[in-house]
Amino acid sequence: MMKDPLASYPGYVLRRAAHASGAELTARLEPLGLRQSDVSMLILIEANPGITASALGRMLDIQRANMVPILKRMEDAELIAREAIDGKSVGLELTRAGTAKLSKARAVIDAFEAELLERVPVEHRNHLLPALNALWREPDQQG
Amino acid sequence: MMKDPLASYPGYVLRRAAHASGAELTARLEPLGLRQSDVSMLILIEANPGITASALGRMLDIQRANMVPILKRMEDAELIAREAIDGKSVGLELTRAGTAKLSKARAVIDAFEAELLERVPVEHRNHLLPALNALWREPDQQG
DNA sequence: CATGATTGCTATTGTTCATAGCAAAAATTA
DNA sequence: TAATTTTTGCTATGAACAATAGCAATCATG
Repeated sequence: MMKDPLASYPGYVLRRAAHASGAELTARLEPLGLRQSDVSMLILIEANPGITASALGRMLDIQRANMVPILKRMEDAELIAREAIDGKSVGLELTRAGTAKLSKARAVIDAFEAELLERVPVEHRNHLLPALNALWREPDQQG
Repeated sequence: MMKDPLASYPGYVLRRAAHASGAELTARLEPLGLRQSDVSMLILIEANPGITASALGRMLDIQRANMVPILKRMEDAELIAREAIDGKSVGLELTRAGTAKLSKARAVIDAFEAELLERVPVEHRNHLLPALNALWREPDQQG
């Protein structure tokens, strides 16, 4: 049996866990024609109707330049609509089809998240989310 | 303030945490001229001298095809050496320079991992690694 | 020995993410 | 108000990473 010293590195295990679970979620969303970033955007647009592309990008840590093709794809699929706020900014909203698609996606995601948590032994389960949130957000941003 | 319903999705938070910590580690390794995959390979080669490229790829979940350029880069940098095991397989080993480089990298990584854990509130800290390991490895592979 | 699996590789593609630059439109400041 | 700075949405581009298909040589198996 090979030695695997990497198993004790939180950073490495984090990487592997994220990759594994990400690949699985991507596969489950594929039949809906959505990617992970699509769904997170749909969720945030639904929760914040009229949000601008740049504000959305800031929440998701996606650069403005990289938002363009993603939003274009979702607009072409008629999942979102853009409405001018002023001469510069554009607000985003879900279309009816977008809302319907999101509810399907949410079912997939909810099931997935539940299964994910089930894999974690009960004694660790409730610690996962707060621990990860602490890793992600800078200490001063956590308030 | 924008609503962020994503903060309660373990899968999403996992993704963000992995991305954030990964970017930081990449930045810290950059002065050494190493990437994350380089270091994980160096660690595994040191722990398992003579390991083949394909076995290494299996441990790291990197396809054989994608191992080629990585190993070539590290061989060109004279961090690793290849030695024929038989007519087909090739064993990998660290060179002296590779061992020296790894010890520097390990210092960086150890500091990084320690800081990572420090960000996690103490009551959650010891749960992170086992929880993540449970997510990553399939239930039947955990024994 | 014949078949099948493994190894290391080439070639190619797709996705993601980062940077630089740009014009138009705010917002800020003097 | 006028001048300057910032923000927004975009184009273009390149690096890194990962996935697939295919191939010849070699090894393991029945």
